[in-house]
Amino acid sequence: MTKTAIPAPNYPRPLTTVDVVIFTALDEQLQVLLVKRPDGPKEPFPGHWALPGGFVDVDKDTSLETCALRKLKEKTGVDAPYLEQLGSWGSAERDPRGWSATHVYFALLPQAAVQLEKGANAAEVAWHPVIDHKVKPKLAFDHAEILAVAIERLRSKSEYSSLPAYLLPAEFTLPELQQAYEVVLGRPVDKSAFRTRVLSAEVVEETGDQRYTTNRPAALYRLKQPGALTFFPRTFSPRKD
Amino acid sequence: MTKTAIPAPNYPRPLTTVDVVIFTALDEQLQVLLVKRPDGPKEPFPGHWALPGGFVDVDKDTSLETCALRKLKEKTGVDAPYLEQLGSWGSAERDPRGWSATHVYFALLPQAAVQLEKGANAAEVAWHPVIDHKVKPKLAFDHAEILAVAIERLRSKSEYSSLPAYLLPAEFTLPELQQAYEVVLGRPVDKSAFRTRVLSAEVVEETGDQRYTTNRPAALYRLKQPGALTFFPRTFSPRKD
DNA sequence: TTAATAGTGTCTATAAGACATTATATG
DNA sequence: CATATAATGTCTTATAGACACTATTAA
Repeated sequence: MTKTAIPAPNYPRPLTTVDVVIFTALDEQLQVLLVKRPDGPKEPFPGHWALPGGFVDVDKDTSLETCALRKLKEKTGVDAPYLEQLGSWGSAERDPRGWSATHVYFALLPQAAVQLEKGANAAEVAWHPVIDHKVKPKLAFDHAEILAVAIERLRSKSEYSSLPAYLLPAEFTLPELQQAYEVVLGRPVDKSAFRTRVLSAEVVEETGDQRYTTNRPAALYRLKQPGALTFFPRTFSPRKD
Repeated sequence: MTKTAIPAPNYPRPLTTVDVVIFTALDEQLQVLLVKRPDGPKEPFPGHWALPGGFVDVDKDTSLETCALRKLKEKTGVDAPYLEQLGSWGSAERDPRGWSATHVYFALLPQAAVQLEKGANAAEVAWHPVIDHKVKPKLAFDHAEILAVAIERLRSKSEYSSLPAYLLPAEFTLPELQQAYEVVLGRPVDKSAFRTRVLSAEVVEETGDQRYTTNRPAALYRLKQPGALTFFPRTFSPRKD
């Protein structure tokens, strides 16, 4: 039961949902997690790919954010190191079941973190590469528009913040971090400028260890303030139009 | 009646509201429009000041944004030259009438635009100066927190965009625009740097007219793209901590 | 002619872009 | 020692900050 110290007016209420845009970097591409909508005559957009999400459960969810965290965990099995609200979309038309409003969050995950279940619903939950602000399949509801906004937010915020670091595991090298930026921004980034920028902003600190690969090893770093964003005083590349 | 091509599941639904944070610059201060909550035993926060807003009307409102525009017009009688979504807040606790989620927009208005009705509800709708990210009266619901986020968003966005221009009428002088920035940012801004920045970004164009006051007249400008935001390649003042 | 505000110019500081150079591991 | 990648250095460019200086109106 919902706590109602004061009775609520008896207006008809819109449907309330929460959706989560979950990004990762995989195979040097930005990818987004999608789920397949169930089939059935009474289902909206049966068989379509959609952002993971669903109705707010007023008994289980204490807030929109805990609801988003719940849905994130249900689909990925992990806690996202970064979650922020993207915005909300609501109208009479967006869901054939009636007036609905969705509260959208977006999350960044390191590649390694997620083990999508193989088996039962393997075909129902999958990463899809983001190409040109879009994903290949036609999405359910207004999710294509929401995804476009999420990608734009991720890109533009990556121009002046440490956001792409959350696509990496807790320890990473600077070349790895640079590549995360390049994947998100979709363009190469100058190594020297990148290093100066990141190091002088004191976003990261050395762990003391090194990552050994086939050639010269690279120093390992971690975020100084895990979960927090650092903002740079300038955008990455002053876009010249 | 709501259109229901497909029946909706019968979960209990949260209350859905829209609130609007309306800013203006008045008397060289940032001000926000507040409304007084009605008195009454069945009213939440009776007599408290609150952000203008209320329930989504699924019959009248086609979307969250049109709902926000409606509430804005109801309180101010004008169309805001700038409106953007701030975010949403929802939890079991924020409204004593039950689980509720509010979709919050924020708007900027020129000082001159608004004539709050004198008379009937004169005491019910009023501008309140923003001092130190707060407003004097204790606000209803979680509106103090929402207002703080709105102010922070306005401030930080003003560091790198043309946002404060929407606190001014369609035609304004550069000293007036500079003062709008100073009011929002709460600090003085260098005149020379300010002018170079604004003029080289081609945000504004001269109208050809001048504003005559007590001394040297100033050239009048207007926005080149009314309703749009221009972003600068750097933040206004690289904050040194 | 003075006061006040509008508008310009000069110099410095900061951080990014381009790109060459040096360093250090593996095989 | 060859190769590949990590890391640094040098030079240029863009734009903000500080602040002095000039311009134009009303009274």
